[in-house]
Amino acid sequence: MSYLDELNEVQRQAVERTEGPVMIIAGPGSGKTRVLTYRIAHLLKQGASPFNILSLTFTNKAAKEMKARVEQVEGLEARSLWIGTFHSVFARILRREAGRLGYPPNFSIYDTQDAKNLIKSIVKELNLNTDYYKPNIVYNRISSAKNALIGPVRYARNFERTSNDEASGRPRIKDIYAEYAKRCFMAGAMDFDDLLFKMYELLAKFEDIRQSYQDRFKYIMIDEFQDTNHAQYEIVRILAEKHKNVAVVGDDAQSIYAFRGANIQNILNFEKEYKDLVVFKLEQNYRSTKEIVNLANQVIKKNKNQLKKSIWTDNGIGQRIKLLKAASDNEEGFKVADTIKEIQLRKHFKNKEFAILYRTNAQSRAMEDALRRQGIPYAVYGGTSFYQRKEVKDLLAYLKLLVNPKDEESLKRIVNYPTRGIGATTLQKCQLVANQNNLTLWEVLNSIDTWGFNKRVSKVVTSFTTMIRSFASELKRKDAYAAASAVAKDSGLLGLLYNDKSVEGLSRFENLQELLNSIKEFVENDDVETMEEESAERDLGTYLQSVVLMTDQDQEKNDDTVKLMTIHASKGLEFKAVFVVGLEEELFPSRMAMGTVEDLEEERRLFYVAVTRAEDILQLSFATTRYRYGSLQYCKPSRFIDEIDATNLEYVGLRAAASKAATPPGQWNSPGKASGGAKSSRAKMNPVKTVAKQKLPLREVNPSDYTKIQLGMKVEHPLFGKGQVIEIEGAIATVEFGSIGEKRIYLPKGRLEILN
DNA sequence: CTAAATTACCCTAAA
DNA sequence: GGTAATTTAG
Repeated sequence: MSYLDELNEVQRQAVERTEGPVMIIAGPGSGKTRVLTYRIAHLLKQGASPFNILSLTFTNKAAKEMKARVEQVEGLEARSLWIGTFHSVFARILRREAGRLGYPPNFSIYDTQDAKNLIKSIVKELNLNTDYYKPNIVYNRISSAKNALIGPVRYARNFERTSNDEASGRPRIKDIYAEYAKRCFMAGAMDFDDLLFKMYELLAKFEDIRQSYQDRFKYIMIDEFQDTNHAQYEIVRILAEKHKNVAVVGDDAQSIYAFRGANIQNILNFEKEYKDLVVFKLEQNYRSTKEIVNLANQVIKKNKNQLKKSIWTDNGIGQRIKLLKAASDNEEGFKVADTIKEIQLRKHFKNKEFAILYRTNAQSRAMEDALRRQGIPYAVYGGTSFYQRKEVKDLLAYLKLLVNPKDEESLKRIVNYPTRGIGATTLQKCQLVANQNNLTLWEVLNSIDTWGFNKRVSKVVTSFTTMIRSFASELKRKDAYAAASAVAKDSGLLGLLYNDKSVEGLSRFENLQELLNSIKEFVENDDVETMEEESAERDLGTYLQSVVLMTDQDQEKNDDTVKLMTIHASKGLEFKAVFVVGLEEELFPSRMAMGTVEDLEEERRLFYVAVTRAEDILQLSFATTRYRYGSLQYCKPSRFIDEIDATNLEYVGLRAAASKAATPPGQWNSPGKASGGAKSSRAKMNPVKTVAKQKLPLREVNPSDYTKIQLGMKVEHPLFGKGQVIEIEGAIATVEFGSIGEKRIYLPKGRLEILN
């Protein structure tokens, strides 16, 4: 049977229309991955060379899967296909052509944290008010400019941007931007936005490079086109200029990345750009039940700005969608966990067929606790992922420094870790010297004797630079894994963590081992897709670049576990049973996104994405109280719940739960209910603390005393009563109190009494 | 300069 | 609730 027979009429047309510009508007679950995959297969079948095909996907994992599926179609050769995310494909191209832009081929990639750290130090060096020039805000301004292809020079001349900055009391952002760009360049580093910006520059500035990639990419495919920003749009436009064989796939209703510059206008511009554009609409949903599709359509209908389309399905009606009310975030977790157990008993779903989706990463905790208690295996995607952990970033910083010694942020991160006597003041002085002489920090450290530092400083700095240089020469002799292990050991990093016997220290040690293993795997596994026709590069530089560009879905979690992730991270995935939790005002929709109609509509599209992940079972839930930033808050149910026709929902955990007597919409937000007014945690917390100090008979304990508190001890707390110590991390003990569950107790406060 | 203790601050999503 | 920044003691 031909692969074409596995497609419906519209899908098949979209696959067969390989020449000329094509736009595929694809509703959720309409088989767009299949279309993209078979489109590539079809091209190859017709004799196109894989070398001429570029396909940009949303995640690296999706790219890998597409490649594998193409290969399954009658044994097609997909090795030299260029499939990957915008960022990873462009990083690869930039690596080759870096020299043209004055960058080293082993340029570093700054992640958000690196970038913000650099901005923070620039703000300090420029003596600006740190209350106004917060790294986050400045970073976002710069990022937004880059996504609009506006460099520092144009920024300073751009009236709209500068007057905006002035109005918000930050007139000097343009100066910070200029210095930031300069410092990144000197450090041989690009941030995430640079990978697009510099790619654009490369194509715009150099005729020969533009020609060669235009010739090469005869066929271009873009997935999730609604989430591309201006820079990405322009790059694609240039690349496709010659052959104009560009197919974009997207769904305006699923555009959820405006916050990082995505521009739905791109879809409209695209129609204007290519007069002979052929548009296909995939409206049949193969994923979900009628109940779910119906609900999704109701949700998205509330948005004013959207293209016309009607999603429908031939699937069965399915179960009614449940709405659960919980008294707290913890109860919400327990009820979700209970429901999972119950569904598993009834329907024999596997763990991996469940997903819990939330708006913010912080919400995972309550869910994790509940799942752990029910003994349900789970895996959390995204959030503070493995590669963002401190100990992992530390070792990576050493390695980045070896590959690119100019990398300022990596250098600053590890120059005194483990501590070797190069303190803050010394470093500040060196930074000053560097700025005044237009040198990098590394260059100053290397010539430390010439800048008039005292003997002690000279000595420790020299021994540091000698060490790094010896690591670097080791790297030339050994493979990446051997060199990395040597660095971990000889830098003292591994030893530092090894000597830390706390639970946390142990896990940090294990994390480093795991990182080393992943490098080993990378080095040995030459089977991993490389998008290279020439011999695969398995060096440390490639590894380091691939690590920062990993997407949330890229971590391999193929085991049978319930998946926990943000809705953003769930994009493109599907599950038999989906729980969308935390449907509360100010959480979902987010407090930050309730200002403008545009923001609110994006939140609603996010909700649309969430519900359309479900195949069979969908449960929505909200809690009436929730801990946020450490203090209790009262929550109102989300407006999105009110927007759903009540007859479509089955209420759980409510008095009106008797199902048929559905509570009419509006009742949730009726006046007189507990107001969602966020209590200022500070105003609330401070008095409580004072009172506690006066009223409670707290036993004062000195440090030597609190160290007596051991794992497993029975203890008593003046507020929480009797309990048992189940974990100790440094000065913090986790105690299980029968009445209220686990609490983390700061031991030096001396509130725990040991019971015999 | 280091390490521990204490306080301040963050509030969204992510390549 | 968690981490970064700052303060304090050595």
